Amino acid sequence: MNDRLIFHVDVNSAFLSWEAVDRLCNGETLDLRTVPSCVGGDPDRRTSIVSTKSIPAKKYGIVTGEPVANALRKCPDLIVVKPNFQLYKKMSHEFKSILNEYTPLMQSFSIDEVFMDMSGMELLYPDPIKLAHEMKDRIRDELGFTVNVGIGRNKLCAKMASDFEKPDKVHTLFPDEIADKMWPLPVGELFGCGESTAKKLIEMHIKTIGELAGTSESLLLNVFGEKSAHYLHNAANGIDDSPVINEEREAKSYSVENTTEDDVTDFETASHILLAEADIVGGRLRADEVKAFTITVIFRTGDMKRHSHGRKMENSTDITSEIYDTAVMLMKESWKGEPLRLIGLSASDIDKDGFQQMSLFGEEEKEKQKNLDKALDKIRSKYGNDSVIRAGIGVFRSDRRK
DNA sequence: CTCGGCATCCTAT
DNA sequence: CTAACGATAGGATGCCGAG
Repeated sequence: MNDRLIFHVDVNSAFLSWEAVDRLCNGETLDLRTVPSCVGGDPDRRTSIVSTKSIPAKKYGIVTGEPVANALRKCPDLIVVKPNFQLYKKMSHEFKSILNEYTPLMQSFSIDEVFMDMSGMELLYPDPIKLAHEMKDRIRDELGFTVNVGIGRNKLCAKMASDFEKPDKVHTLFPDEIADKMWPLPVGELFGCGESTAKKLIEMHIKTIGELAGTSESLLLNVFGEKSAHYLHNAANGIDDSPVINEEREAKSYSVENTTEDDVTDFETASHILLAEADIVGGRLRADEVKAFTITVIFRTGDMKRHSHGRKMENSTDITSEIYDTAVMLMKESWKGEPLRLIGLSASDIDKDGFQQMSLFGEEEKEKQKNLDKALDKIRSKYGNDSVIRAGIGVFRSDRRK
């Protein structure tokens, strides 16, 4: 087990690449990757942000996460493409299917990333680097987009390696390469070291991953919790024992959030949004045949501050109206009436067995609600969510370049 | 002292 | 004119109160 061989495969500018490929397949002559372009929300919506950008767009100083309106100011010719998750799911599936041919032990890490455990395959694939090239070239030639492959003795190193130079590259990060390839990098580049952690480390005069690697865990304990201190120390030294997990784990929570175009100031509007959200969350619980004990409302006030208020209920539920009623109660308890820019709803504390149990007391009202929910679910599955609820358009980030 | 519940923070795609 | 800005999820952490 000491000699694992792990690959991490990452699609380069995933959403944009996939859009470009799709358009070329549909007879368009323009390759989005060759002009300033990005995937983002509706430019008319002030709340839409740049999700993935092309390399030419990057040259205009457009960065991931910035408002689309802002990006258009930097480059008026910028082509903004709305996200198409149907397409991304399809592309993702095709991409993962090819990789699956090389090993059964594969973990989907996100829509455009996988870990592959290639341990003990020396006889089949004697040269891992050659194999990685073969995989990435096959994806490029058969599917039309490029990927990076990172190779290491664990997931962390493979992941760090795939993030090195892009696009269309294979990199290794073996134990004897860690000092040369990883230690010179800024701490913030370490997977799991985000903005806040990086800031604290820099205050401790720890600027590079190498400096972090050389810092004792006990020193880190002065600033970080036990888990974080341990993780940071190990990660900086390239230590990671986490296995590549095959089966997808069950969700621990289900949540929806909507950023509104105009601030919400009245309870009526807030309730309306909560109802739509309760319906979405309820539908997803029912689709997964689970129930939730805890309902939480989340809201964001004008000053961008997030607030949450939740409660564990006596009985788990998957019923829209019950979720809604709870949400309204929680909202009443916690919202003081400040203008809200975001309202969200989360169901957690998942009850896996709850779905099986029939209602012992034969509550007719509950049965009615269930039937109503079922009817709505049917409409949704036929015509899509928009037929029942028209919520804000979400835009995911498909890469995280800074 | 430990555990459950809750709010918030942090990180990731 | 400070502050740009989404959705979703998992884990950590700190606090508080109950047993």
